[in-house]
Amino acid sequence: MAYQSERLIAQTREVREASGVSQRALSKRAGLTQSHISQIESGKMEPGLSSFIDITRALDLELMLVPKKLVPAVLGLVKAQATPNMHIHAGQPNDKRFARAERLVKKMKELYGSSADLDRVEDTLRFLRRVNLNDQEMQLVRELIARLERYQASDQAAPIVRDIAQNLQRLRNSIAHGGSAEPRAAYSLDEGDDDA
Amino acid sequence: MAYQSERLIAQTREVREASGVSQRALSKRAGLTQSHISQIESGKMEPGLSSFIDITRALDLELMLVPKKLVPAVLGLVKAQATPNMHIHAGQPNDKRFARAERLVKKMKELYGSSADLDRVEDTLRFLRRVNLNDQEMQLVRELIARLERYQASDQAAPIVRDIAQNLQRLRNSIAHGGSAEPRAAYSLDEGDDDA
DNA sequence: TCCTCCGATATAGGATCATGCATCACTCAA
DNA sequence: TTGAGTGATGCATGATCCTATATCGGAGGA
Repeated sequence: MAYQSERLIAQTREVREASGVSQRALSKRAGLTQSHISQIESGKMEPGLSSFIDITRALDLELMLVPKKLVPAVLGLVKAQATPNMHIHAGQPNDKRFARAERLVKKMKELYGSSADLDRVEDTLRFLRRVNLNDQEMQLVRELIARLERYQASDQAAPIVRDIAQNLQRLRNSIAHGGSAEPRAAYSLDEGDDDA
Repeated sequence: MAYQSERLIAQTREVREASGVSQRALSKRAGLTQSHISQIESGKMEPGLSSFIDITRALDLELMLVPKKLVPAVLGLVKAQATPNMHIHAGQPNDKRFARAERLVKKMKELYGSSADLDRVEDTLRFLRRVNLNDQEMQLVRELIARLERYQASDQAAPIVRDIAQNLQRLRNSIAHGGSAEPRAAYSLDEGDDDA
């Protein structure tokens, strides 16, 4: 329950996963228990304000109060910068990450059948794997993969897969298409992508 | 305790007071009890995340997650918009005057210890700072601040501080209560000042 | 004066947070 | 297979949140 905080909690989870930080590692940094964090992230309990602040701090985030009128502006600011920030500890080397993601896609295709979107995901992953990605780009890929893992079994998976496919392809195009390209970044630190 | 959340809580209190909303009115909007809000604001208890979100929502604020790196930028954004485009006297000498006065009060509290009157002065200054004052009102504030500066070190300071506190609070009440109907609040929150 | 509103405080009881274990099923690498 | 890592789950205990209700002193306004 507690629909109000769902979005904030989901954001911390996305950042944590995108940074390659495990619940146990986070629990040590934040001074909480892994069990506690698991229950919070899975919506089984509602954290106290200070617990939640501990979590955000441990993720190098800050909880800020913003007048409603300025929310879109702040959102734009955050989105534009796409936080190439968390080097904390890349849990896995990149190609392992890609390998795992490709296995996941393969499994999904077996379980739920092939789809154009899954094909696109597979295709772009294969491409991106062979390219040198900068921090920002890698960050984006990490987040997209994390989302894919999280929602793989959801009955809402279809539109999410579609969105992931689009983001991956956009990244691929911007790379293949000549160096600069804008930090197109459909980023995660804002709009909730979930859920029901 | 809970130093991390103190700042956020203090902010909600400032916004609430600046909007002329009582704890009781806020409690109705947020769906909490007045006693609860009092204890939170005075630091006697730590709210749950959802309770705190209820409070912020009721104050037309949004709780946002921002990468630490972007905090200064967001702060600048918020601060820039904090005062509406209302016809403020150019150059903001008023703001500086308030800032100076608040520093003075803080210093006095350090030197001579806290007192109810100093607290009142501090509170009312914080309120008045965010409000558009007409010439007459600003004149009164100027005089009061000048008196405070003049008598800060006097051994007769106590009754003078008391008198200043009373005058400031009277002014605040007349404004918050809509007495003189004029430009008004920087933070506009609909005036549902009712309560039980 | 009487009345209203303010914020702070007290009490009691029920709900839930949070910890500290332990354990589970799962995935991956050696 | 074995060992390590992941997140989810269970459970007992203690802490504290949160409500509901009532009261208090202080500050106006009628």
